[in-house]
Amino acid sequence: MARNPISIEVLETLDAIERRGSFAKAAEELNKATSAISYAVQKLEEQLGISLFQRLGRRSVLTPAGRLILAEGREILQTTRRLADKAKEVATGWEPRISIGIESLQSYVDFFQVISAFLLEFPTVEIDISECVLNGGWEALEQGRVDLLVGAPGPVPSLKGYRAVVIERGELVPVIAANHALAKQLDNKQNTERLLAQLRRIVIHDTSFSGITRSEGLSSDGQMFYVQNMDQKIHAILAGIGIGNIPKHRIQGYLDKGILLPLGIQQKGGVESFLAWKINNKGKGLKVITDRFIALQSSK
Amino acid sequence: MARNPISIEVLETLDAIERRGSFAKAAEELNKATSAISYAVQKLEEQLGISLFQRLGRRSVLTPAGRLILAEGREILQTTRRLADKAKEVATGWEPRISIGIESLQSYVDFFQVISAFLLEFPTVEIDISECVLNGGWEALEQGRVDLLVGAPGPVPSLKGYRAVVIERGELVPVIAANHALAKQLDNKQNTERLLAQLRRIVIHDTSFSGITRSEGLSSDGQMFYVQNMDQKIHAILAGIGIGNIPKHRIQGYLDKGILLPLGIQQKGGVESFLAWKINNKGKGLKVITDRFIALQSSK
DNA sequence: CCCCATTGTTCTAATAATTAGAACATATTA
DNA sequence: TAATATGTTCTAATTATTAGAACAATGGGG
Repeated sequence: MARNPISIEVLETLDAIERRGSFAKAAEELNKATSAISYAVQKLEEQLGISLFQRLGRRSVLTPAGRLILAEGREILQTTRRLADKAKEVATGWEPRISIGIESLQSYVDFFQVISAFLLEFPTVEIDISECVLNGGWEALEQGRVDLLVGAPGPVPSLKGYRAVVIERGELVPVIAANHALAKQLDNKQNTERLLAQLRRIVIHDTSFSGITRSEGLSSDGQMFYVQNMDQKIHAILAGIGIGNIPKHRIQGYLDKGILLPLGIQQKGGVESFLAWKINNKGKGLKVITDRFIALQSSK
Repeated sequence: MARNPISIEVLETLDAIERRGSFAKAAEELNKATSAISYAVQKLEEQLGISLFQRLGRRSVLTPAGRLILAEGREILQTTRRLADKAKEVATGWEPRISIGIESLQSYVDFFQVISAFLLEFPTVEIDISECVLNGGWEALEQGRVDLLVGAPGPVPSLKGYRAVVIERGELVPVIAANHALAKQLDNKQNTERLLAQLRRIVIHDTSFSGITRSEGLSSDGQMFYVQNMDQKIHAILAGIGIGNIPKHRIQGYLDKGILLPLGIQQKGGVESFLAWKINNKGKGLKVITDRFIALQSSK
């Protein structure tokens, strides 16, 4: 009697409903009929004896209880998915998926070479790339959301069981949009230094949820404009909102066409950049990738 | 495609198999035929592409991957069961979690008694305690980061919809060691207020209550030093580690000899500390806690 | 203000999944 | 060796899930 009414499937259904905004859209995403969704929700509501959606006409809004199940349900979903992956890894030694977080300031051209070769050789391993920012990357590693960090900024958190290797950051170019109001006045060094203080800095804000946040900005004077990722930063600069450092390879096209202009200022060394993973991660795929990338770095 | 092959049901099946020692016994427990168990396990193994049991004749032993799924699966089962419980309670007005902010310079014996009894009685409600410093608590309450403030300093912000009750306490004196590095600079009010943020706070951490999670401090810069009882707290302050409030009678000797110095700040009699929450918070758990606390106070 | 597309529910039939029961092979134990 | 228990496989039956159509309610656009 009274068995657990919550199933993985219905949690996936709730997740889809919330993400897509309606039963119908969720049904489409899950390749089901709307009625199937409707019945699934009804069944759960009936078995729990509570309502999860407040029906307001054709639109449904989650009740507090519904929100709770959705929020915790998503964690459960993630846990089970990871569990399936981990089990496969234990059985075969090979992880079915490797999640890689790349620091937004990091140039990843070389790294993608390694990944490309790896995928040719081991096509069954999925690679999941995400962009992360400053301490958000370390946090993701700690929580197991990523297996490998590329270009994470030092210092390396100690006593957490991480293995970290210094890698090249890649070339960062401070740029301004050619159509920026002050762009024409930046023709010589003297002017540049004088105007620099007046230019707004586009800064990527830390994505760290808990823990200490920090920002990448170097100097603290002048105005800041905060964005959440490198794409937004590039677009903010293109729109003439301000200036900022960008990995050269990501804006080569704009530089060639003269849409973005490099600022003739000296770049400070900045913090070191690390390749990092957990020591207790024994995945064979991870080992291949890190070994090869380190070899490539040191051969330069 | 490739959906998650792990279901709640199959986890329950695995759990029963391991607990009862055989497919047949598990089938009995789950009111199913043995063949149903057999098929369920086969299906999971097939979908994961790995084997979970090593068939040794009629007896089956879990493989390492099987053990992993069993172990983590049990946690998932517990989580979903609790989630179902919590959802039901949320639907009836009980909040799944109550976040409590505690002003950390003091310890609140009476309050923790109430909490302790509450947890025993309502184990599905999570209590999350975080520490806050000075007015940071009011801000946290306003922003909804905490539901209840304990020991918040007056005055109570008006017109914000707060309900506040004075917490009775003995005569507490905020003190610092005379030989503390910064003690000499605390001669006037201005200096004191400025330096206050830099002084480490000695906090009694009531670790006797399991089931209470503790968040990181709400103030990021205020350092904390945790001890387990009042004796340790006094000695930590004597050692110059930081500051804290101490009942006057316990340190009268030190005060007389000038070994400990009272901090000439805040609570000069008139400033009381409060238990406070939002009036529009209708959570039943919160109501129980506050009602009981008030009853306990007035019975004295 | 009205029309029309969209949404969610309900119904029924169909499809897919799970399950029981019997037969059987194998292993354990007395 | 006999007796018992176990897990697998087969088939059939039961159950659960799903699709599709009909419908009512809703809200946005013209």
